Amino acid sequence: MPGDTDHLSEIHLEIGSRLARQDHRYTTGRRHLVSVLAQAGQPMTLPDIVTADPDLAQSSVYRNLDVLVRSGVIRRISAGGDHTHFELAEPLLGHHHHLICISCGGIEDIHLDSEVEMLVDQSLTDIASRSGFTPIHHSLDLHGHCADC
Amino acid sequence: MPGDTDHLSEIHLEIGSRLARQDHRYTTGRRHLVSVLAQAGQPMTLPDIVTADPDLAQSSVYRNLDVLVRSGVIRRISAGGDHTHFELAEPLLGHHHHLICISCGGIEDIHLDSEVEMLVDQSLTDIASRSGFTPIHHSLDLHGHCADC
DNA sequence: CAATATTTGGGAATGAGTGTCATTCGCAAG
DNA sequence: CTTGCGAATGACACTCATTCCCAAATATTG
Ligand SMILES: [Mn+2]
Ligand SMILES: [Mn+2]
Ligand SMILES: [Zn+2]
Ligand SMILES: [Zn+2]
Repeated sequence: MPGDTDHLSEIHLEIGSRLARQDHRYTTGRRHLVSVLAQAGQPMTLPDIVTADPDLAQSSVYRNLDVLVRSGVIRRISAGGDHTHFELAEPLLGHHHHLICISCGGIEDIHLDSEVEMLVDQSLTDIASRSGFTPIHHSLDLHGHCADC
Repeated sequence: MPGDTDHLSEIHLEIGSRLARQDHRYTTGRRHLVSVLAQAGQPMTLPDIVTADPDLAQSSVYRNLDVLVRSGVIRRISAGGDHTHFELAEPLLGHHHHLICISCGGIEDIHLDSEVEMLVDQSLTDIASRSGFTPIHHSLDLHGHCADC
């Protein structure tokens, strides 16, 4: 896959500067964690992550996921299974949504037509303003059974 | 509020027959649980439920929520807070979506224009069929800060 | 009123996620 | 290249939402 290495370096650069801006260090452990998530290309649970890179310590991964979520670099996804899923945040991956398999718990990224996307966003903005609600982001998931289940 | 009593009886009737169909009993505890959820008019957590009706035993509420979810009468909502939320299922409440407050964890029901709703559903159906995914239902949430936070 | 199957509820157990703290690391200044 | 110091690490203890367990209570059938 040509281009992959470059893309990963770009991601590391971007994340490094975001962390620096908040007086956090971009350590080897954090870099490895980000690499695992970037290479997976789909949301991962903690077991997924430490399986992919067994050198990572569970407690450090949990702590670093938290740091990176608070830095806006990683996004937390609560899909209802035993484990929370994590993926790179939208500034890095772009806005998108998910197919969630209610059998195996797997999650896959999907992209809506921008026309539909804008309509949804407009509708939600209208509704929110009517309730005095301040919107931050929306989530749209399709729940069902994946091809394997 | 005229009509409320009737509406609640209808709900109990409907749920009773659904449970009977699956060889479950509609006991007093289950009836009380359903009444609490029906009267709240918004998704509730377990603490919300046992606070609203302190006669309900925690372990029984958890068990009955599970039975009722499996019977298609109650819907489980994983919003990312400490506690899972529960509400009456869509056959009883109608299809709708949620405003989720990331400060206090509160959830409020919202309804989209049916035009937008149909577009979203069509888009998701198309995407799903392309991946061999079998859709069951979608969820669309707006995350942000509620009027109180 | 049995006989039988389901449900209840108090408390124990489970396990995902968080907190602790002594040790290690990363960075900047000299 | 050292040294100094705040940030980060990782093994392990701990928390607490949820599930499990099982003897007692309750509903259903006849
Ligand atoms: Mn969207
Ligand atoms: Mn919808
Ligand atoms: Zn699956
Ligand atoms: Zn709020």
